Amino acid sequence: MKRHQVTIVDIAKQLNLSKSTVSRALTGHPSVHAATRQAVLELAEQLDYQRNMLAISLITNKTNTIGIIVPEFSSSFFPNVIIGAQEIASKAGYNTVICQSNETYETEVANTKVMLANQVDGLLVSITKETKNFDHLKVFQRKGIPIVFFNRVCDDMDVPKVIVDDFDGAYRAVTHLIESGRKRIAHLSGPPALKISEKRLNGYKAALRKNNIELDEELVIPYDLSLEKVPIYVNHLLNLDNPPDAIFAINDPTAIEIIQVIKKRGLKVPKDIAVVGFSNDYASGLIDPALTTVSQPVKEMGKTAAQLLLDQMNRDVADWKSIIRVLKTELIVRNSS
Amino acid sequence: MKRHQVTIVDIAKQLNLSKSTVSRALTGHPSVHAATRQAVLELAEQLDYQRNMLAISLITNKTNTIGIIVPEFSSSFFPNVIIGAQEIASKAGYNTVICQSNETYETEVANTKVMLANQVDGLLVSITKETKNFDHLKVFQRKGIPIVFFNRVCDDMDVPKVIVDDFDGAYRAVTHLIESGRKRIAHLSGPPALKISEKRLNGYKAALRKNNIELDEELVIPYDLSLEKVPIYVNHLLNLDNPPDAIFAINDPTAIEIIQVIKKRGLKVPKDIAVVGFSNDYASGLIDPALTTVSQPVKEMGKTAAQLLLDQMNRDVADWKSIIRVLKTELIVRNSS
DNA sequence: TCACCCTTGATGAAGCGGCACCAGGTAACT
DNA sequence: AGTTACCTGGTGCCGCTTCATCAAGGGTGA
Repeated sequence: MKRHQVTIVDIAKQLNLSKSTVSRALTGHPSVHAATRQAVLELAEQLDYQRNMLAISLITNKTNTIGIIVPEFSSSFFPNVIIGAQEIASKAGYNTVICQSNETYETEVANTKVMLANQVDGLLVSITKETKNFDHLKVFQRKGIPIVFFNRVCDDMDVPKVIVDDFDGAYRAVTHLIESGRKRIAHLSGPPALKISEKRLNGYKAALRKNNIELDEELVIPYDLSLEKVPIYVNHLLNLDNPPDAIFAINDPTAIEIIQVIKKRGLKVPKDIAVVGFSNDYASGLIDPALTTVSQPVKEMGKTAAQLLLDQMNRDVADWKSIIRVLKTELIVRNSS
Repeated sequence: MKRHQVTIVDIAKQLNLSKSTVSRALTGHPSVHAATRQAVLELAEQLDYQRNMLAISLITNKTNTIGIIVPEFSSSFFPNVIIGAQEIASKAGYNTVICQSNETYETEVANTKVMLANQVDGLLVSITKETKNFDHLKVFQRKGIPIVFFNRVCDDMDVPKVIVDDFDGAYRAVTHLIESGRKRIAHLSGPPALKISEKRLNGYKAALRKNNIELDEELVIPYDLSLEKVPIYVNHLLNLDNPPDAIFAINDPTAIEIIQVIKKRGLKVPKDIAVVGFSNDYASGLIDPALTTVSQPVKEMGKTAAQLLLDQMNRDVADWKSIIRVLKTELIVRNSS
């Protein structure tokens, strides 16, 4: 049960003014006597008055809030993207509302409803691994609320996107493995529905082809990113008649898990099997052996996405652009390869 | 520039109804003809109608939103607390607005203003390392908006708090070091203003006393949690005439940094120097050597804090409680000690 | 000195989108 | 005809902005 909150009417009454005058004093309108303004500001301060943004937003049809929907929160990737995005957003005077979809489509849909109900001025999204239908996101476009995708994007929506060059990153990672003498390189891939899975897989394939290594389908395993399943797939690979001498993982958490499994089996990384990840998460440089990985500019991605969104919000719906910003990756060679 | 949004008036017009009827149909009021309700719901669906929570909140004086203010976002600790808190909050139908204070007092104050302006129904806070004045938080109490502190709490406010038993955790960590034969145990402590620093320091001291080891003030270094300064302090300790044979760190990121510095100097962990942390962050089990640390129930902390807040929100201001929930820690012995 | 206009500072009312309460109106039953 | 149950309409209001008004005073020219 909240108490009565202080409103401009309270201030107006105490100073014998109309609420319009108080409102103008507070918003810095010029046609207000300096003494009056002073009195209003002082009393407001004294009463802990806070403008009710709900009321203001209702009038201006603008909440100064941008929504961010991410699939999860537990690796370092998304929190860092959010840090970058918040930095840009708050500089521009925007607050952020963050939702996790927990990698499930239903939750993502629910999240978008929350965002709509709360009238966000724009939306930053990275979709779940399950999301195949995009109607819940297209609603925003129809309503004139700009969307920007980052990392995990939707191909059939014509909106700004921020991604890294997944193909190139994967290509270079695998090339590096080949150049260090690996012949049988496995790939623990992500859900085929995700573009990043597809592109990294293509980079992997291209690197093999370029080096005249025949693709062995047996060595490519798509999985749903549930870390607890990694041991199954790794053990399967290691039990093959002709096991791989290297594994390229869709991302760092997976790679880290792979290394744990390999070590548990008594094999040595990289002597017996090399492992390469993708992301350069915080933990990657710390584990033993330190993980070779493809670093992506995470915070930068958040910043870029937020900036694209702000740009879009400042445009008329008719002038909306659909820029795709591709950020560069960098291969970081450490001890796991 | 947003387009016109669909309102109940639009629906009312198209169906030749009054907006009251539409409102009642939408909110599930019983006294609406089934056919009418059906028509309203269908049209609403078709027009992508979304209730405007701003308007509703303005009327009900309730936003169904709880605010969370955390100092940072870059270690795994706070994101995990948030995961727990969001789980409980969303089950109870509440959204969350998250702000980072970036460990600075000014930002924290600004964050509280945002929370007030957005009319949050309750607030979860972990203060910055700088925060010594609490007026900006006391405002919430005066306005009848409940606050719950977690992890980093404010002692002179009578509100619910969730902490771990920092004293006990530190005591057991240091006791463990002593029992494994360490004689000169240093402590890289946190800012003295933070209760957790003080309590962990006290636990450290108590363990020494209990084992008749004299406290050497030279070995206790308070620092401001800026990781980039860790090398300075560690090198200082290692350069002492009588250097320590163990370091107990205020938290895991610090301990991890300490290990890096020690390794860089060519010394061995734990042979030359043992290191113990506090938190059991994700990375702690992965580094080499795996970090001995005091694990705290992070997600649990978020859940408990959120639950205490919900409880408080359901009480009248007069009945507010100020429970302090102390969660248990657990010593996890790994290879760094 | 007076009528007029302009400026300054303040007021009043409408309305943003929705809910809740008070009034009706209609049809069916007593 | 009166009562009841069912539906539906109208209005006020949540806190605030904004536009149209207006009163008071100062300056100007005849």
